[in-house]
Amino acid sequence: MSRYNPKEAEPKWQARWNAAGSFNADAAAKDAQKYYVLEMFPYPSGRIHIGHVRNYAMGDVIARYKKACGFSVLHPMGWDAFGMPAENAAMQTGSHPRDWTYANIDTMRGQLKQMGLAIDWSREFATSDPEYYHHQQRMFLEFWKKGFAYRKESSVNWDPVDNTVLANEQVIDGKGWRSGAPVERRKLSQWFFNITGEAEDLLAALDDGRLKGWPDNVRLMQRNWIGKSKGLAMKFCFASGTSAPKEFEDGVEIFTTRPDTLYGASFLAIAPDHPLALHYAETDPALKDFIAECQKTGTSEEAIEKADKKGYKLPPEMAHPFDDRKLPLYVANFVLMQYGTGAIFGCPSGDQRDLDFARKYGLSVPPVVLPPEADPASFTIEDEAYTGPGTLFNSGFLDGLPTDEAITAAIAKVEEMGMGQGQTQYRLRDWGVSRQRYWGCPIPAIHCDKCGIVPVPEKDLPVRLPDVAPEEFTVPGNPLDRAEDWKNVDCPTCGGKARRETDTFDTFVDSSWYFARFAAPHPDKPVEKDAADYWMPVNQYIGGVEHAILHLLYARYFSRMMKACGYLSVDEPFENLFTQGMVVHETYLDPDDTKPLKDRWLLPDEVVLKDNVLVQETTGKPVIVGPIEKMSKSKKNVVSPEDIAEKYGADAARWFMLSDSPPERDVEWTDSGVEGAWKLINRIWDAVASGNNLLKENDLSKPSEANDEDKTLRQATHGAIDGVTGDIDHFRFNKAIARIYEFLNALKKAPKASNWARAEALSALTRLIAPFTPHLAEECWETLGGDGLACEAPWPKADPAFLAKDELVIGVQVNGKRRAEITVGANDDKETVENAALSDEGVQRHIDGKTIRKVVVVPGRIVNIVAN
RNA sequence: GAAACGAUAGCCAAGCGGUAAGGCGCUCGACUUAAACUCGAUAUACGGUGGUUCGAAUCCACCUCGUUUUUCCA
Repeated sequence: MSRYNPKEAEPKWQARWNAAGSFNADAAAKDAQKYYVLEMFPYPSGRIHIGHVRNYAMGDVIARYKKACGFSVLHPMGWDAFGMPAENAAMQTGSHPRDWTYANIDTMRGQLKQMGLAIDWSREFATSDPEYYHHQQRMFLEFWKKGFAYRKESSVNWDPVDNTVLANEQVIDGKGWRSGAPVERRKLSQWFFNITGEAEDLLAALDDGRLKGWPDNVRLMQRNWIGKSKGLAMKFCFASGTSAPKEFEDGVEIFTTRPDTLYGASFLAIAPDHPLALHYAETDPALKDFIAECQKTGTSEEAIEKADKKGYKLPPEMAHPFDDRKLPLYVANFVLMQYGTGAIFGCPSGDQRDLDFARKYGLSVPPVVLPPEADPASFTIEDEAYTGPGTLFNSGFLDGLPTDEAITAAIAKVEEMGMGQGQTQYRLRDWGVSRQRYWGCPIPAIHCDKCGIVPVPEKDLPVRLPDVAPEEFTVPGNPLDRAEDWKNVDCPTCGGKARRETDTFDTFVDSSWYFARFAAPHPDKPVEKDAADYWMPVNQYIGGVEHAILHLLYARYFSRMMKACGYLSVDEPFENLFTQGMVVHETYLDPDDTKPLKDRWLLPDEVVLKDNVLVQETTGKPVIVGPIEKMSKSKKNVVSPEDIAEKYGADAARWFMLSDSPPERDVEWTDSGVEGAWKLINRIWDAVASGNNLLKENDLSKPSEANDEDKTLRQATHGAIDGVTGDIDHFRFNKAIARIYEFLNALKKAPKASNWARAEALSALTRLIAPFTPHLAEECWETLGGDGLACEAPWPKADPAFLAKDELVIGVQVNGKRRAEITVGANDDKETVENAALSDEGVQRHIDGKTIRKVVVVPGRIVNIVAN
């Protein structure tokens, strides 16, 4: 028998698809229903890794399957090409970010094409193309005009040695990654998008059916992220006898979600950057030091949450609104200026952070919420706050009310007293889009001393990145700040001297609308409305769960802004979302521990199995097998798709990536796995090779059954069609593949089937494997004598007549333990099944001498007899 | 610290309230001069503790471990 030769077959079919324009979306029938499938576009990091193969193979299965089902399919590809790694590479290797990025794109495009993906390459673009970012700048000017974009101050990580802004990932243990200097928080004036203005609709769409095609866990994560809470905003007045600063004599406004616990208040706390704290710091050096100390905590949520609770007591005391207690006022490091009003009241019995704080500073801990069934006389709080619901006590007019009623009553009382009002609050903050970096889309704004900040006139767009020397990137800071020729311009309003904005956009902006741009390849406007209306929304979006919150939320918001400006007609860009798992691999470590750890990781290629022990190929020494981890360059546990394709072909790599694990879970790359895929490809090829020209010689539209084996084979064929179709529809690729294995076994067990039944089976098999192993399918299709290309062939249809079973075997339990099996008809009623079970010998033995209490009959499943 | 997800044999997994599938590997056997391929056979498993139920891998609670995200990586 001839072996299948992917090295010849794969390039051959890729060239034919290309020549036929098989995946060109323009050529698709416009009267057909459209289907837009999109995988999250890649960052051009250098080379395609096997995780990309898995991601794009999934989208490719969907694209090819939908095409076979008669849809007009759009499946494009582009590059998320701006970002920090290009600048890091420039620092290390001296290559310009632009050269590095576009060279990477060229490499990766070639690698992707080698995988045989059904992609419309005519629509390809990179976000770093001026043609793309030109339109991003145009839209920004409109958003600015409409008030979606505005400027305000916010904190960044500042490296005081390198004098540069650091990303969170560049801060390691609170220190700058290059300088090692402790990082400080610094305030900068930056651009923001008003995403909180859409918070209500972004939240509503999660539940009103607009996102019913999204996984529940992603919707839940977004809901938590938006974090809507209803509460009370109220003023605490300064206590009588306390001197308050003049501009603050109104009091301190706090926000709380638990106004029911107001009687449990034992202190007030404000954020370190609260105006009142800053006011006192002007005359109090110790407070100034304390605030500076707080600024040393990083800007990440985790850093703030994990930091020790610390406070600094301010001179004034605050008056409790309901009784005559006086409460101390602190500046506290765990209160955030961005959330609520930047001030809280502390109720130690009802909040763990407040309790930790109260214990540290010796403040009282009055319990006010009594848990269900607790004794009010003995209930006290020790080291754990009680945050659950209960009944109010020690709480004046709230005594005896359950938590929810007490919240309403407390808000009503405060409103009646004129001291505050009920308020809705979000955890979501506005989206800061300014980045102090070179390799991003320039923000089209000009700073003029006279006119303030003015937009770049549309006729002057795009604002292109200036060409700076590669050496510029070895110096800390933003090269745009030093590009004097580029930076210094005349003010478009008054003509006087002015400066360009030197910040660029967050790369999340670039990835918030690329899917709409794909609808029409290269119009001289952000999107072609007719094309966008035809293709949007994306019917199936596929990507990693790591994008569940930020990218997906930003893209949803951006679509709303674009709709408001008339670019799009949809507000939700992604109808269905699938989040796939990662590809992981064992790690290998050189046992020589005199070398630094980072130099001891070994590539899988350097490790061989010898006498059942994994050894380093060059030295023969055993290696330490480390944990199975996400593939990463630093741990070297990577495999190159090119090598795999070279050895086994792209089809084997695609097949293995989809066969082993459910797509939403992580999959471990193993050599035996891809070898298994290679074996399977050859088994299919063997099965088909004997069917030379069967399709030319048999008319499949005229069913024919010559012998008994035909019926069995036809049941297997139609069962496989039905199963694989359902599995692809539900993203169960691993199960679809398991069914193809079963089908292949069934085919082998029917050597006497007639040519007609074999033709039907092989034709179905070829079309079922086509989305997974498209090159092999073409080769099979050609051998069988099928019409045209396999990728243009229609999807097979299952005949329901072959799917029903007439009898089945079910288990019989006695007291929950399985004791026998009986064969029953598929349509037998409960009584018949019950009688059959009770009369079974094995069952009789176990119920002998006992009284039958109950018989549970689950049709088609099981019978359980309860007896004692 | 918080949120989300996960844990079934040596490994990967199906099952998602009703008989613990399948694949890889191991071992043995058949085929072969031998090996590879192929075919056949055997063994081993529901992370822990409680609860709900006639019946729990499946539902609930708590715990342990792992992964991802945490507003400037993409």
